[in-house]
Amino acid sequence: MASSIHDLARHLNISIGTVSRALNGRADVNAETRQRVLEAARKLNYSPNQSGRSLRKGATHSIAFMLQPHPGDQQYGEPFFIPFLTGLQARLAEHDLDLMVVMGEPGQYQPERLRRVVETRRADAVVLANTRREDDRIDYLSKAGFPFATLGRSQSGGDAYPSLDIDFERAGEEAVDRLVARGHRRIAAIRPSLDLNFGYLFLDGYRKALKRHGIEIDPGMIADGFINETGGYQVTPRVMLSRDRPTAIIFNNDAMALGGCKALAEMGIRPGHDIAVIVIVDTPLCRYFSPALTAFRPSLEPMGRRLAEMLLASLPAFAGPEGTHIIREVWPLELVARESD
Amino acid sequence: MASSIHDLARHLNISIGTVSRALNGRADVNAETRQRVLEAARKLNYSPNQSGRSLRKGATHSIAFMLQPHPGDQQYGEPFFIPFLTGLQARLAEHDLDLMVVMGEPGQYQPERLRRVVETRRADAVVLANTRREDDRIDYLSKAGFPFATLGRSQSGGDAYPSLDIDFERAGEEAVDRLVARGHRRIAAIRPSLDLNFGYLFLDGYRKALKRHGIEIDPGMIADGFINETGGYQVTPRVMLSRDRPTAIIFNNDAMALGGCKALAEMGIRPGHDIAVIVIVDTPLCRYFSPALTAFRPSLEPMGRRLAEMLLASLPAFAGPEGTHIIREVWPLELVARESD
DNA sequence: CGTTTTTCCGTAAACGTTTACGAGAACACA
DNA sequence: TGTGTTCTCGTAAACGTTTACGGAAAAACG
Repeated sequence: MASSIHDLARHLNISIGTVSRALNGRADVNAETRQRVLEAARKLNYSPNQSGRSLRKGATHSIAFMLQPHPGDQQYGEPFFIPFLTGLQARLAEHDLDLMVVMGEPGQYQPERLRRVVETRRADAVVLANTRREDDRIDYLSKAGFPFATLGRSQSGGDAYPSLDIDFERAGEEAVDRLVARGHRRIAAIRPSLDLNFGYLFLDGYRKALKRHGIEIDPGMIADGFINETGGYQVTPRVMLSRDRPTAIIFNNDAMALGGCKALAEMGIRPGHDIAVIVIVDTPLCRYFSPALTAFRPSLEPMGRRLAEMLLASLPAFAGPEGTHIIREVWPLELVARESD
Repeated sequence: MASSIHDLARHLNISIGTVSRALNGRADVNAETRQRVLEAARKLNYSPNQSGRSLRKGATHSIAFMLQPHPGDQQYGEPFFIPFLTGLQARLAEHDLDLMVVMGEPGQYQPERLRRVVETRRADAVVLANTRREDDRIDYLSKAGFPFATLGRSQSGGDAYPSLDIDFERAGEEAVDRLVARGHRRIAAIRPSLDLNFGYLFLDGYRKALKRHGIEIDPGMIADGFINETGGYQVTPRVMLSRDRPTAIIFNNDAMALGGCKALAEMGIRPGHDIAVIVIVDTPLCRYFSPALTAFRPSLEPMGRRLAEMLLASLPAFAGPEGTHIIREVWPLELVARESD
């Protein structure tokens, strides 16, 4: 079944060295010989054994992606990642790289699962998502000198690694701007209580915009909750029961928004009528919720492709002749106006 | 950084053969020697190089999962797969197996992407999802003699491989039963037009139940559409405009149900009031749609774990002493009654 | 003490590649 | 013809493991 480079050599009556050189497009092989080798390879259905190649080259030709489930996210995960993975994998495949998925312990942002990948050298680099402000995984990878890139920024590890993030700060600003323009002055912000970095960025933008509009920042308008429906459901009333009720809420997460809307419904408050609601990251849930939720939408699949490029540019084995370079980018979100604000 | 088995041997002044045997728990090594080796391994932070081991053993210790995007599914993928993957990966990790993700060309159910994995021996086995009734990928893998398991059944490849499926037939029946019990006699069925196997199973169950209730099967009550919102939106009116309007619709897919409900809304027909709606596979979208859609829910994470077990049981390298065996299972769905029926 | 068995370990080959090195042949140049 | 250059290829080592084989030492047995 599996034909090796030896089979080719025997079949053609030449040495394996020549076969290998012919296959790898090296210069020091006769044009006619190369032709014969390529034909034989096709005829014998040869393709190089990955393990052999990896061993010799010291590279596995595969990239690991760490998928970090939130706790209490049992039934369905974030739809966020499928299109991102599609893009990531597509670009990696162009460079003959495989994608490995390593899943974290739900809610545990620890490098344990990563350790295996790094120590047994199962991947050449790692892509991290769901970055926290202080991220043990980033610390671990930097210290280990293992190449990686992140979807999302962090305060860990400096800026010595490629990262691609969404501009949550700007989205927070724009959300406030939009609400202020529509006459709102009491605007609440609800975000996840985890150390997830985007929660900080969002709040920065929110605060900045309020300040710009001369609106005093009321701590009672800001609440953190568990990053799922339950969290939104629990924390939204806290904001609504403050002395001076908000007339608008910005949710930093779709699941929390859904839970929050449920709480609002139970209080007889209708989004889009009695209160304005904006969600920072759009998902299909926002589109199909009733009322449909106004939200900021990322372009996930292009982001996946781009992050792959950025990672590759940082790897000596794939960087162009100009050498490696660390790229960090922040992409804007696109507002999708619907019915809730 | 990377300490090899040679480093250990040198450090302990013994041969690499002994080190390897000690590490792999073979019998012919002195207890005290083994102790010393294990300690040194820990001290030198040794872990075996995966490529070297793979090459020698002829096994990669990784399993590939083929994620097959639907066409026109750009923005968000099926949330279905994340929890399934979580379970799959969890069980595989217990056996020190990695999970590789290979994505198909959107909508193209062809073995091209698989070929690379098989031919370069990047994985020891493959897990397929989204099985079609006639599935080229299954044909290819069987013919190649490459081990695989499927999430979902198919008519291809006989039953020589492990498969785990959801009981769509029974769900179709139960949906009809439930609707009949509530007085419905005109029940429509809407399913994807692709060759996806579950569409057939669902329809079998639907027909069977109608027959059992003595209800004549009206071809005008059955419609196929593209497997996304647009498809549901386009095809639902076809069913509603038939001579004798249905009083209930069963959707075989959540996205199609959402599109269908949009079409219904535009016709002034309210699910839960003017028409009953049941969805066969539940997703968060069903829960948060308004009205919340009654749906049948699978237990994805356990299914992932189970399929991993079934696959492993079919592999000589992992089967117990009783030898390998092919397991095929069909799991029930759980009805989640909400507001739409 | 001699023989057999057991215990433990070293040796070396093998897995399938890639690549540094060197050598033979052909060719060019003087 | 002698020398240097270029083209092409074979040889063999190396990557890090695992494991079949054999042998030395120790233990068991008569």
